[in-house]
Amino acid sequence: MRTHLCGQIGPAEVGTKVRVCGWVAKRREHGEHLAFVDARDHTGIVQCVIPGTVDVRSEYVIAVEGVVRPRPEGTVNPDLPTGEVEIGDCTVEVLGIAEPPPFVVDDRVDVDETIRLKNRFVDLRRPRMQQNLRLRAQINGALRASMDRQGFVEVETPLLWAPTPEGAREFVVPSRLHHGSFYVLPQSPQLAKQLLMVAGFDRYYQIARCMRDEDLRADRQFEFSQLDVEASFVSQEDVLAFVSEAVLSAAEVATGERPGPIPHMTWAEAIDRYGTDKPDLRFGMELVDLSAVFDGTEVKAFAAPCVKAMVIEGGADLGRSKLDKLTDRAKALGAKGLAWFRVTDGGGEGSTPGLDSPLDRFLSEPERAGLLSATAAAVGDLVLVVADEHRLACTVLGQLRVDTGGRPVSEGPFRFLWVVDFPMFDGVDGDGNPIAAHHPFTMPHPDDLDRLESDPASVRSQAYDLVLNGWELGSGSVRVHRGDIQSRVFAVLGISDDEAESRFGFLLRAFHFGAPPHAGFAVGIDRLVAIFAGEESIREVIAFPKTQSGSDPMTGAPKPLAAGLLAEVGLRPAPAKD
RNA sequence: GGACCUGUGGUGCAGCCUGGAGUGCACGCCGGCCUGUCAAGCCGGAGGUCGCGGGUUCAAAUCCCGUCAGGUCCGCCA
Repeated sequence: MRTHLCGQIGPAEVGTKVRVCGWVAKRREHGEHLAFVDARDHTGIVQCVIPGTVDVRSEYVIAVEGVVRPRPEGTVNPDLPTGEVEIGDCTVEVLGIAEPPPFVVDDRVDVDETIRLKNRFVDLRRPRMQQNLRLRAQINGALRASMDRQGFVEVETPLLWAPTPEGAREFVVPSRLHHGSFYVLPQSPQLAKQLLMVAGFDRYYQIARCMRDEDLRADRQFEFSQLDVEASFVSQEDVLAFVSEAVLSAAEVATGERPGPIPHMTWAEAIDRYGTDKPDLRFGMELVDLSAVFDGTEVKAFAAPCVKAMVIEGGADLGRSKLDKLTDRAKALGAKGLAWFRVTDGGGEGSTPGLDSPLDRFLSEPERAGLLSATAAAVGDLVLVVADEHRLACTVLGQLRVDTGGRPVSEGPFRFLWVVDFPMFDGVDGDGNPIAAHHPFTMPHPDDLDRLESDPASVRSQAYDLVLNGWELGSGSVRVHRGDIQSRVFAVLGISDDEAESRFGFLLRAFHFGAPPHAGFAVGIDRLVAIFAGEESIREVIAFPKTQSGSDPMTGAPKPLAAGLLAEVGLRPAPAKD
C-alpha cells in the first residue's frame, strides 16, 4: 500500500516515484493551480505538492503518490527533517475521512488532560506520545535482551491470584463458579516468583503487570509494569549486578550512551545526607548536622535530639510569605516548626557575616559562629533549620530540599543509585508489633540477626532500592529461605503460626520441599521510561492511563454492572446510600 | 479522609481581586479569493448553560456556600 514512510523521504529519494500513507497534518491551498498537503505518519511529515485543488481536510487518511524532487530555490524548510525535498505532481487518494479533531495534533499546544484522555486515540498521534510509547517498547526490548543474555528465563505468572493480605489494597475479582469467593489481582508476582525458585527456575524474569488499589499520583497508577527478577544461589551483590546491567543497557538504548557503574549508599547515609531514601544526586544542598553546635542550647526551639540544617544558596531574598509557606510545608510534613536565618554581610567592611532571623537574638555567639561555619553558608544564602528526632528532622528538610532545589525530570544527567541496608522494620502497628519495612520474607542482615528479638528497630535487612534522579525505581531483597529464621521474623512481626498458614501457607509448604537461597528485585518500568522521556508523569508513557480518581474518560470506566451480570458472579448491589 | 490549584464558543487564554449587556485575543471550523506555501496570506461568517446547584444583590463569569470533574500534594502505596 506504501513504498516509503513519510519521514524517510529525503534527497536520496529524488527522482523516485513514491507512495506514502498517513494523515493530513495540514493543507495549504493557493487557488485552482496549486495546493500543498502535509502528510504525517509516525516517522514525520512530508510536503506533497498538488497541481490543482484537493478535497481533503485535517486528519483525513490519505495515500499520496508522486515523484520526489528537490524543493525549488528558496523554498527549503529547515525546520522540517524532510524539508529539502517534496513529493511533486501528487495524486491523493482518500482512504478515510475525518471530522475536525477535538484539538490540534501537534506538540506545540498543551491541551487539558481530560480532553486528551477522552480522545486518547487522537492524542497518541502526536509526535511526543508516539516517541514516548516507542521509547517504552525499545526499553522493554533492551531489558528483555539483557535478561536473556544473562541467562534468565521469562515465565508468566497468574493474574488471578489468591487474596494474601499484604501491604497494598488488592483489586478483587468475584468467582462465577464459586459464589462468595474471590480472586485478587496481584500487587506483584512476589510469591509466585519465590515458588519458581523452589521449582528450580534459578534465574527468572518477567515484564509483569501489577495492580494496587491505592490512591493515584503522578508516578502511580492502579496498574503498572515491572521488570520482575528473582535468582537462586546468588548474593545481594549478584542481584545488584544483574539489575544494573539491565537498566544500564536500557539507558544506553534510550540515551545513546551507557552511564558508569551505579554507586551504592546505605539507607542511613541517604537519610542523614539527603533526608530521603531516594536521593536526587543531580544537585547538592546536602543536609548539615548542627546537633553539636546546639548541644545544651538555651534556644528552646533547638532543644531536641537532632538539629539539622540546609542551605538555600541565594535564598536570603525570599520574602516573608515564601518563608511562611516553607514553614507551613514543614509543619504539614510533621515538623514542629521551621527556623530560618538569612545570612547578611554583618554591616562593616570585612566583618563576619551576620544573621537575620527572629531567632537570632536568642543565639549565643558560639552558636552563631558554629551555624555559619558548619553550614558554610555565604552572604545572601538562607539557612533552614529543623530540630526534632533525627529521622523526622532529616526527612522534613529532605522534602524541602526537593521542593526548593528540585530539578525538572527532563534536566541533567541520569544519576542512578543503589540504596542498601534498609532497616528491617519501620514503625509499629496498632498492637505495638514492628512493621516490615519491605516484606516479611526479607532476610535480616547477618550481622544484626542476633538482635532480631531484643532490638528489632536496630536490625538492618538485606533489602535495597534502585533510585534514579530522586525517583524510586524499584526494590528488592534477599529472601528468607530457612524455616527457623522465617518463624522468628513472623514472631517479631506478630504474625501467628495460624495467620502465617492462612496467608502464605502454600509458600511455607513449598519451602519444606527444598528451598534454595534466593534474592530478587523489581524495576518500575513506567517510571524508568518517564525519566528517560523527560516526563513528569508516568501517564505520559502509558497508552491509556487512568485519572487521579481512577476513571478513564474515554471508556467511562469504572461503570455500574447490569444486575444480571452481578447475579451471575454471586453479587448483589449494595443498598443505595441515603 | 485532608490541603491547595484549575474549570469561560471546538482548542489555548484574558476578563474575576474592585459586580453593571457574553466583552476581547490567538488557533481551529464554515464560505470566498489566491501558482511556492509550510502553525501560509487576505476578506466574510458561524459557534457560549462562563462545569453544575443554591445564596447575596436592582444586577453575578465576577462575591458567598455546596457539589462535580481534572491536576499537585499529605495520608495511603509491606
